[in-house]
Amino acid sequence: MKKADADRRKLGRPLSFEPAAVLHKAMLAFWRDGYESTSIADLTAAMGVTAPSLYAVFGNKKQLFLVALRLYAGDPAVLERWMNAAPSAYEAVAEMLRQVAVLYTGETTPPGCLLANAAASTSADSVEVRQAVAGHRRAVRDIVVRRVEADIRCGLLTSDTSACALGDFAVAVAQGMAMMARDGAGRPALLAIGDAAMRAWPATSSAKATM
Amino acid sequence: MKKADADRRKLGRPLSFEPAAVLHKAMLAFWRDGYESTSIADLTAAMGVTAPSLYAVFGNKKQLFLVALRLYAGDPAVLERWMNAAPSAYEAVAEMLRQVAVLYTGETTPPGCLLANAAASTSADSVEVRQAVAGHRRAVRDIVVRRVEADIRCGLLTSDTSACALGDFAVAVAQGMAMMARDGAGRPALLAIGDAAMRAWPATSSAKATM
DNA sequence: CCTTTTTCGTATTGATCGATATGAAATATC
DNA sequence: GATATTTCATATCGATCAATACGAAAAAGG
Repeated sequence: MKKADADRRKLGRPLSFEPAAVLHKAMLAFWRDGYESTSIADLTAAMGVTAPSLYAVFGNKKQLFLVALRLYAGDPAVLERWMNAAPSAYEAVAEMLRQVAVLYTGETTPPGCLLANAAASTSADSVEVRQAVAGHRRAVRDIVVRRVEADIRCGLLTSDTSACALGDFAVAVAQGMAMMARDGAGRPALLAIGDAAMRAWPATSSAKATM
Repeated sequence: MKKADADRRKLGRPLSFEPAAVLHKAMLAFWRDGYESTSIADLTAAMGVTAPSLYAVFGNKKQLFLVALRLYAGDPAVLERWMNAAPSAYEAVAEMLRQVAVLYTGETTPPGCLLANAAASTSADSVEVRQAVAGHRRAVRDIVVRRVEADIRCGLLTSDTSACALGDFAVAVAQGMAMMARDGAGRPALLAIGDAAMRAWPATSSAKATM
């Protein structure tokens, strides 16, 4: 019954906080200390919400993290459209590395990457967290791979280019940059890492000369 | 009193375990689950040693981790001598990346890198752990930087080469590889990342190359 | 054998973990 | 205003955290 659901939502005492706003604060807390090291007490303090409210709205700590992860990572489809709109895979990855260098050294956000800082252990309780984090890295990798394959198809890159290796490489560099940022590396150092990494990119194919 | 110290060591009930052996097992436990997610119960189970013995021999959890970290990382001076013995910074870093690719995908060791998996939070309790981990990454970076600078001095690399950028880049790639390994990437994938990274290395200076 | 010294296993400490029980407070419907 | 429904704040749950107290056990020196 849709009507009953809609009505129920308006019934009773209203929420005293904005779920989207407190979720954003929870994301920042996880970003700073990772999944397991961020306690419920840390979260309630950061969100300005009591524990019962947290559990009523977000379920439990694991579900809250998974939602915060989606908020941090955004929609992979958006990233894919953005990369496909770039003039080449090289330009797409170079700009992506520049943007993550900025993201990992924001003045109002914790240093590093929420994915890299999550680092859930091998315990059975946090297996879903690990899979979700790994899944997002994998999603970004696959998007880069497909973007490189598109360059190969249209002749911008030679057919002997390893799309998988470039996808793995791009994600590895990004996550390595995150770790350096967590160690205290500044934005210029991270941008220099990205620039250095892009020198590994294969040269644009001179299709006309070899044909 | 040296004699008194030596005598005291032989007095009383002897240790029922080999400190070096149980330290190695503790290192593997930290390698697998990081610093904060590895509980004392996990450690005693992995080491086959009761909690009181653990504290008597190693002090506390933090000190045990710091010793395990030194066991894992080895002596930086050894790494520096090894890199200086290589024919070039390129060869040194390429081989280093190959070796860490193997290390991060060992069959008898946890996937990834103990440094990357440590991921201590920002809590005051684990600030020393974070500094120690970051310090070792910094030490490796500095060694790479000095090896590149040596190549520049002897003319193998041009003087406009950014040694700092290459040092940061090498460590970032290694740590990024560790994260991919933790996500399940295999040894061939990691070796391919290292190969891809080395294509970013600046060309050997033509002055020496013509010899 | 007896004392001294050190390590052993068992049991437990206070603190903190994630997660709730409980009833008062606040809103919509009637 | 009375009732139904939902959220609020307080207090607390059992489990687990890192770290120890305690006395028995095992060696060496006398």
